[in-house]
Amino acid sequence: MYLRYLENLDTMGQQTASSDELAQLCGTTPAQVRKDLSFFGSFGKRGLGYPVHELTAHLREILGLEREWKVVIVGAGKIGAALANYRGFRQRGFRVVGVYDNDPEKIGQPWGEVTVQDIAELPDDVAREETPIAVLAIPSDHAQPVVDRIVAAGIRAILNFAPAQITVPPHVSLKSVNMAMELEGLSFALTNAVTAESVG
Amino acid sequence: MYLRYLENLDTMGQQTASSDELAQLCGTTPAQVRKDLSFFGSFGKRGLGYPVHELTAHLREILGLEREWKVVIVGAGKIGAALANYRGFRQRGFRVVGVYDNDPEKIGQPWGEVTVQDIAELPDDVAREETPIAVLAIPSDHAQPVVDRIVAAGIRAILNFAPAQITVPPHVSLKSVNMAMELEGLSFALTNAVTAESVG
DNA sequence: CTACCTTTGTGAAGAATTTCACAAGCTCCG
DNA sequence: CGGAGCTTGTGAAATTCTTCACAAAGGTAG
Repeated sequence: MYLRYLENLDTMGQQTASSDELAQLCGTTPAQVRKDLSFFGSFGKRGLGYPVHELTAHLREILGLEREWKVVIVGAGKIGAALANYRGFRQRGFRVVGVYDNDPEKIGQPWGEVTVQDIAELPDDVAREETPIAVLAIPSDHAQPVVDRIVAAGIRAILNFAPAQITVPPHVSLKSVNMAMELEGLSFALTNAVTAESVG
Repeated sequence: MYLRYLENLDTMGQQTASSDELAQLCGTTPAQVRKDLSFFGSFGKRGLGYPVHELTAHLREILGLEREWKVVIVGAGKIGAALANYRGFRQRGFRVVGVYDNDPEKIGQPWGEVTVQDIAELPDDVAREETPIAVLAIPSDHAQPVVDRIVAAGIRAILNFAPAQITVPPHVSLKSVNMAMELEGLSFALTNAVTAESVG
């Protein structure tokens, strides 16, 4: 989050940013900003604040964003299509090197810069290209077996959009985005807001 | 999360579930499960565990999921298309009642059960139908002005897929899903894992 | 009915996180 | 150069979150 705002400030030409300013932008407190950043090192100058451009570079290095990451998309449905065309990925240094599905009608279709391939080819491709990250956009009932296959193929991190609980070995990183669950969080907030209103 | 697993257990016909069992499913601890659930009430039976079906109903009520929520999708791009067709929403009680865009070429196109409408019509529609939730799937540079307009129209909760920081008044709930940021989290995990390997 | 097994609900202890507060350091200005 | 004005970095305090541990309660078997 800090990186996102620092990049903004950087492109706007701002030289330095105080913990106060960053806190306001990020909706947190100055002390929190300083504690967070101090965990990784001492980047600021007293009396001045943090050097925007330099701190940006530091954070990018900390996050491992100085390199390009190869990504495969598993599942050529609607969500897969949206993700494959999502500019944000490329902009942030994630290059989609392949899209895979098991539907014969989809295999062979050109999708932007890549062509939908048979998922059976994924293991070889991942091994050859040393692709570490997979984005999972498949129906939830197929999720776990597919996960097992791509993990066996050498995938080391998975961004999961299937609304299913999946398990991975400890050496694999997993992040799940469950859109229905996000909406349910909003439902809870709305329901509680109504209650709060009726109470006070 | 508890709800998701309890629903699974319920459809599998399981009558009761202990905090131990739920903890294993959810990847947490029995004490955590009991503390979490006890926050909302005393649902379990000592010696037996929690009644699966009853607790499911309780949680759905707590989350405000006993009713149907109307949802509008703002932005008829790729992500909007994926979301409009996303079965998970309907399955979980969120009904997409409208899709809006400002691109004349998109307006009027039929999208599943609804037709893409001019975003200028959104305020009236939202006011008439009392639609509380909007899903935002538009480019980030247009995000804030559109947010201001739909908030003024009466939207009370926003699920934001634009990779931009947006601000809302306190009475509006906001959840942001930033896919690039999720990938950056994986990048950090991978970078650290490599470091950890090279260290130990 | 009683003894025993299981599991919840919850105060208390422990751990982690956040906030406070201030010394130390940098810049600017006269 | 020296004092005034900011801002960081960080121990310590405060708060929040998690885990522990056990009394209370339901079930079961005999």
